[in-house]
Amino acid sequence: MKKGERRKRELLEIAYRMFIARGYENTSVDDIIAEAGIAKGTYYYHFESKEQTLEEVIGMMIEQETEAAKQVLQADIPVPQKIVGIIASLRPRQEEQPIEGALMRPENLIMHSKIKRRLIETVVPLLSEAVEQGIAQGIFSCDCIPERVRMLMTVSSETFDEGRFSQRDVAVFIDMTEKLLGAKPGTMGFIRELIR
Amino acid sequence: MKKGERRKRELLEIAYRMFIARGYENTSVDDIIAEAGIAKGTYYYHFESKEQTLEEVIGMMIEQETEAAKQVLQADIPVPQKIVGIIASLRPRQEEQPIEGALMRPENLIMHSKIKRRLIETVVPLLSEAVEQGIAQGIFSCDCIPERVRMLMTVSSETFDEGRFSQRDVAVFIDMTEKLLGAKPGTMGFIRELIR
DNA sequence: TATTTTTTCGACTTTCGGTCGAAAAACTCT
DNA sequence: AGAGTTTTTCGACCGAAAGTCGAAAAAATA
Repeated sequence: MKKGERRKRELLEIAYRMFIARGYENTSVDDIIAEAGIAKGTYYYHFESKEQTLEEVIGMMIEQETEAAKQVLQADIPVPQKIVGIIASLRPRQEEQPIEGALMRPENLIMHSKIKRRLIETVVPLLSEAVEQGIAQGIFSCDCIPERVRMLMTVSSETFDEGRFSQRDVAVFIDMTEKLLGAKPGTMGFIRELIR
Repeated sequence: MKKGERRKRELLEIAYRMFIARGYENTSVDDIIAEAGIAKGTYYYHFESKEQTLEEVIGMMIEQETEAAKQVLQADIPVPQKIVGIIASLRPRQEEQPIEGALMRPENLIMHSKIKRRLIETVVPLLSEAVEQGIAQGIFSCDCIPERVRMLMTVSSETFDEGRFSQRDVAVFIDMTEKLLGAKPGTMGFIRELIR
C-alpha cells in the first residue's frame, strides 16, 4: 500500500514541470495524464482537484526554495550578507527551468500570486530572525520586525521579480531597507551586486 | 451606426456590476447575456473575449477611481493631506457594491491583481506630482520620486487591501512613508485616521 | 425602393474539470 | 494456495463554460 505515494510523487513532478514550463492555466489535466500515461480516474484518485495539485506543487517549490534560505541563516557570515543571501536564494533564478521567461507572464498570474504569498509567509520568520541577530549586534535598530520584513519582501518581489526594473529601483530599495531597519547608510549597499 | 456603442456600454455596465458582485471567475458569459437578454452571438459581436471584457471593465473602474484622485491633487490643502486623500480615494470603499466582502476574496485573484496593477500604473504619476509639490514646499526631501511612490503604493495595497492588518502595520507604514520621502517624523501621522 | 452595412440570433463545437461504477492489482489472513 | 479485502487503475460519460458561424433581421445609405 505504498505504490500510491510513488505515483503521486511522479504526477507531482510532472505537474511541476508542466506548470513551470507552460503555466498553470495552459496546462490541462488531460495534458498531465497524457504525459504520465495514465487514465483520468487515476489522476483524480490521487488529487482532489487541479487546484489542489497546484497547491501541492507550490508546496514543493517553497520547500525547495526555503532550503537554501535556511542554510544561509545558519551560516557564519555577516548579518547583512545573510539577509541579502536569503532574499537572493529565493528569487526565481533565470537560469532555471522557467524556459521562455515563463513564470511571471500574465497568463500565470494565479500561480505567481500564490507562490508569492506562500513564499512571503514562510520566509518572513527566517528573515526576521536574521534581523534580530543584526539588532543584537548593533547593526540594525528597529521595532516591529516581522512587519518591516514583510513589507520589504513585498516590495522586493513586486519590484524585482518581473525583470523590468531600473538601477534607481535598486537604489531606492537599498535606501528603504537601511531606513526601515535602522541601519547606517551604506550598510546594505552591496545589494546592488546581487540584484543586477 | 451607433446603436452598437449603446449596446456595448450596456453590456459593460452589466458585466461591471456582476464582476464586482460575484467575481470575474464566478460570472459566466451566459450569466451576462441572460441578464442583458441578448444572444451569445451579440455578445461576441461586441467583445473579442470574456477577458477583453474584463480589461474594459477595469478600465471603467480605474477611470472612475482616478477621477476623485485628480480632484484631490488640484485642491488647496496641505500636501500630506493630498497624498493621504489620493490613496484613500482609490482604496475600495467597503460601503460600495462589493456585497459580501467579494472583491478581494481568493476567487477573484485575477481581477484583483489586474486592478491593482493598473491602479498603480495610473496613480503613481498623480502621487508623484503631489510629492513634487511637497518637496517644493520643503516638507519632503528625496530623489527618485516615482520609484519611491510606486513602492509605497505597492506596500499599501498589498498590506491594507485585504482587511487583515494590525496597528503595527499602520505604524510601520507611516514610519516608512516619512523615511522614504524624507519627511520629518510625525508629518504623516494622521494616516492613522484614514486607514482602519 | 434597392442595396449595403451593422447588428442580432441561437444552434453547434470544443475544451476542460470532474464523476462513477466496475475491473484489475496488491495485500492480508487462514 | 485460495478467499476475501483494500488499494489502485481505467475510461466512458457528464455538465459547464467559452467561443464560432452562417443566416436572418434591422438600420443606414443611396
